[in-house]
Amino acid sequence: MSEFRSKCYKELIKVPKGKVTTYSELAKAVGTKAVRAVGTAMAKNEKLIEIPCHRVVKSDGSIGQYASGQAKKIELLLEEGVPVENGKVANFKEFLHLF
DNA sequence: CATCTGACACAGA
DNA sequence: GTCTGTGCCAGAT
Repeated sequence: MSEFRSKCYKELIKVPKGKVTTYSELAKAVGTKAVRAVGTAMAKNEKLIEIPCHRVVKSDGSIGQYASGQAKKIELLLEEGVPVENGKVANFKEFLHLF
């Protein structure tokens, strides 16, 4: 577990249920410009339960990828009250959580 | 709309 | 210790 990853997770768990954030915002929150590095950290995530990576979407509201499958990610989001249409979060900016 | 480039952590050689 | 390829991407072209 590296510092970097810990930060990513720490920031991520600040996102309340029913809201989402973007890889960009998350990257800024942890102090890096490499949103891809954040993605990598998430991909290596082992605590799929503790770390709600499904609350992280791309900058345009697209769902992006997910370790357990995009479909699963969408399900979880809907489950938390985040509307998803055609693989994208509807009005995602209204559900976007800024740090 | 399809690509390319940028930025960076991390695992494997 | 360095090099290379890869990754739940963004922004520009």
